[in-house]
Amino acid sequence: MSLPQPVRGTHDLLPEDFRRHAHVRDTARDIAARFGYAEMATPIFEFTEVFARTMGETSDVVSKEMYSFDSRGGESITLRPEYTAGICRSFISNGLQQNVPFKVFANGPMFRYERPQKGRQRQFHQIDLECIGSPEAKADVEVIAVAASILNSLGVMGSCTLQINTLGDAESRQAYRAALVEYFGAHEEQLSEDSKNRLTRNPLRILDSKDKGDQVLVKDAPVFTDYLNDFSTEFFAEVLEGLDALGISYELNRRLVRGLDYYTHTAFEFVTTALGAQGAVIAGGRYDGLIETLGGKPTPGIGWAGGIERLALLAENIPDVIRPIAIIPVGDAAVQPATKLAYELRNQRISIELAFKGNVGKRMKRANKLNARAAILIGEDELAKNACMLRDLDAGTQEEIQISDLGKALEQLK
RNA sequence: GCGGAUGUAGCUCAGUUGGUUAGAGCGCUAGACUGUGACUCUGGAGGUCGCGGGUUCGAUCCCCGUCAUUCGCCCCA
Repeated sequence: MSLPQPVRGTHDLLPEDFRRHAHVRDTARDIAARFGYAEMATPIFEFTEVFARTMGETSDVVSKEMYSFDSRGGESITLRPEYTAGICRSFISNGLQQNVPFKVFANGPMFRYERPQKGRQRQFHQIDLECIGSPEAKADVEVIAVAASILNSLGVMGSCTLQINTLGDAESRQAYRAALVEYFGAHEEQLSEDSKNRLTRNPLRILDSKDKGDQVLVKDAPVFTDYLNDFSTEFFAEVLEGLDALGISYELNRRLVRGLDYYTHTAFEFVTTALGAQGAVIAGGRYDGLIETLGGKPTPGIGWAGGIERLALLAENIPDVIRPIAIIPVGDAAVQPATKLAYELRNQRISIELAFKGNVGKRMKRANKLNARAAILIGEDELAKNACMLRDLDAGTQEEIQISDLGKALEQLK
């Protein structure tokens, strides 16, 4: 087939797909609003350094997955691979430090040059929640609660578990990282190829290796809890208490490590086994050093992102399409009056189907295919009486009624 | 980026151990039914068998390449 194809890893959202997509987005937006998170948006691209500096030069996303290009002005521009960095940049650009806590919801397309798989695309969409300026553990709890509430509402909580861990503050994390590098460095020859790379890029990841040889070494590796300072330990305990108090169940996963450099303290993922290797549906954590990295005043933050496509694959209870009422003119003389009636009813917020052509049989078939609730037939006979034939397509019954009574009659059809 | 599988009509799939015009169901469309849908019946349209090259008298089938999808790894939403 030489038909034009979409670029690899991109997909069209046809109406049927879009309905699921929109349901996920709208559900998230509504729930976020209830928790006090207002919607905002930032540009789809940023200066490359916004992502490079915050996510870490050695992270996979920055080192091999960014869609970067030089603008005509010679600046390096990157299509956003995630939302957090852009929102934090916006927080700084707009001088919003007096608006804390800055609680926002956002959604939109993201771009990562990865090998496509089910639930993994090069252009995909995320919902995103950020709470900037709150150092309190209560913020962590709230942010996670929003996510839990959304997953519940989408009907996917049953197939998800919340995994949670702490990465500690910068001091704790650096101490632990150094200890791991020392330990694994001494056994470098026994490490898998992947883990040799991890040693310099993100040694914490070695703990999560699926390689059997690595796992043997991991058994005797330094334990994170030994390196957490008191503050970090207490902070995490407070987060867990908060979740307990809300009845949000979680699984402590000491090997949960996020791939981006900016995370501190709380890290969490809502994971499912229903999507193969792509288990994370909503994931995030605290990023207390990020805004400073971008050149802002030290400001704590916590947030998460969720993959809309992944959630759409799992979501239940997608609302049905609105059932229209079909208006069917009978005979040429009825076409204009029918069109006018359709216009008036549509202006009264009623969903009307009016075909451009076809005899009564064709139009009835079309009405049926569109799952119309009822059909309004208007011919010369009815026109003369200011009436119409209202046919209940579910019951298969019909009756002649005055056009002036149509509004009421349609109300009752619901 | 690495390894495996797959690619025939709009959709789901048959098929040919290489041989004249490549099939089914669903869908679409026309009619039976020129003021009445869902059921039924009868026609019709739609495919250079993913794309390119090779082997062969001959390829949708065999070989190579390529593109896309998919599963796993890496990583992530």
